[in-house]
Amino acid sequence: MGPPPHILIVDDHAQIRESVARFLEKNGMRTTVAKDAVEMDAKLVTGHFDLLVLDVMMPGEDGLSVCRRLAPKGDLPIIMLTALGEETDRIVGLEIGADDYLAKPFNPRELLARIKSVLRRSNRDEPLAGSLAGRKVSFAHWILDTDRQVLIDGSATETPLTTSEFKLLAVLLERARMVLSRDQLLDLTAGRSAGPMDRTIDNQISRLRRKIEPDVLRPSVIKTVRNGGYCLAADVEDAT
Amino acid sequence: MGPPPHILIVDDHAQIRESVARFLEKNGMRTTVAKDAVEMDAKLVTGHFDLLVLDVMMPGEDGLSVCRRLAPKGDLPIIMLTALGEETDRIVGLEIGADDYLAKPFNPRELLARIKSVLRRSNRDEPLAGSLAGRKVSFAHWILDTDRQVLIDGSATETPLTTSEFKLLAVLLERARMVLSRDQLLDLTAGRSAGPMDRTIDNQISRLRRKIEPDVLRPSVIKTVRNGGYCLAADVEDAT
DNA sequence: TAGATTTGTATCCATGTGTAGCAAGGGACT
DNA sequence: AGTCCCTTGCTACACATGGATACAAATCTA
Repeated sequence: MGPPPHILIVDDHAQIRESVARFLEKNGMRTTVAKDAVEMDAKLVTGHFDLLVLDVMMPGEDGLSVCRRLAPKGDLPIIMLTALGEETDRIVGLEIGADDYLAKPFNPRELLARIKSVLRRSNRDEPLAGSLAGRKVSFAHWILDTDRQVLIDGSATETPLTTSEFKLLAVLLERARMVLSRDQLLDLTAGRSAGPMDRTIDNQISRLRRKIEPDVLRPSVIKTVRNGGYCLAADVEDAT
Repeated sequence: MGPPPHILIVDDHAQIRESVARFLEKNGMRTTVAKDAVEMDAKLVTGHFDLLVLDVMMPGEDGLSVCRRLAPKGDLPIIMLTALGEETDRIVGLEIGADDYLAKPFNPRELLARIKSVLRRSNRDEPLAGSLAGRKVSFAHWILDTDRQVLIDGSATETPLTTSEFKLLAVLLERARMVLSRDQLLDLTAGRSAGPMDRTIDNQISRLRRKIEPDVLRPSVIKTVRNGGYCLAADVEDAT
């Protein structure tokens, strides 16, 4: 089941920090603690973490602010700890992008359950994110060399891809047969969200099709889903 | 941003069902209700849902059992509603695979926030062709290539289908010989519910028939069920 | 920094899709 | 059987969506 998850705990009360850390360690996790946002930032730079347990009420930069700052990146799940009864805070926390929250005082077992739940969820898409890295995969009548960003056909002819073409293709391959909206594609490839009248993805699909479709007029590899987005319609397998 | 999410609410108390449904509808979601596990199963077959709100305490099969049954499939996020104070239930719920839970009585706004949070996580990418994805199936005198969205007849002639024609056909094929109402078809193909005087499905059926019926004047593949809907009247089998 | 390549934006055009309106068909009633 | 009414089929049309081209901005490379 892989290496144990590494949890970063940020709380200004030493006692809470330590007891939570001890409890999680006892249940098979690695933990690191920080007493405020500044210390947290330092730890984040130098280490890799799978989840952040974050107290809302802290001296200095508070939890909500930290959450607003980190959540959009989307690479670190966050569980917020709120003071009892501040219901607004809880809802705001979720709306800001926290993955879950817990009201203090809380049952450590419940925190553990929530951590596991969040990890289970976020693990679902993590391994896909860069799963193609360093591999060669085959689909339709192509082989994609992800190291060199080139497509190779049956007669060993190589077709180079530009960075964005490659990124787009990789994202589609990772989610083969799934319908992805332009928004999702833009988010996954460029990390930004679409403005109104944004035809960027249409254009990139068009360029990509020119390179990979046997018959550009009748696309068979990348299907258009009207009002939905695009979809890679082929099996993806490891290639030598 | 696509069609509004469709939430299925399962609770034996009519009042809770209805008030939750009304609140969610007011906030831009589609809702359907069921009073127990049996009714829920029926709805799940004939409709498409993005999230399940599930009461733990129910007559008949209870929420935990339902959750254990559905969660492993992983294609439908679940939020459980637990009675107040049954802390064990909550934790068990998460461990069983629910995506979140809420203790009754709860603030509707909080349920809404959690629903949005769960939906955001499980960014619902769905295969274009449902369970038919990537397969070739034969019915009547046709073979449908779900990858390329084309119909192939005995003489290997190909008939391309548009996105909506394809989706409609796929939905019918997946439920061959079942009578599906216009409402259900609209839900399954477009994820929306029919307005008054909505003839969209009639029209799409008409267009689809033009392509697949040997004799359009006497449809034999897609039957009309007066006051009922439509029904695919053929066996569906895997094809090479 | 100059030139080349890549990427985003504006625009035109073909096609797909929902709606309206009318014709046809089927059932229920007299 | 004849008539009414509801349901369904079909055509036409308006409009939104997506494909493609051309061009401008940005980025990379030498």
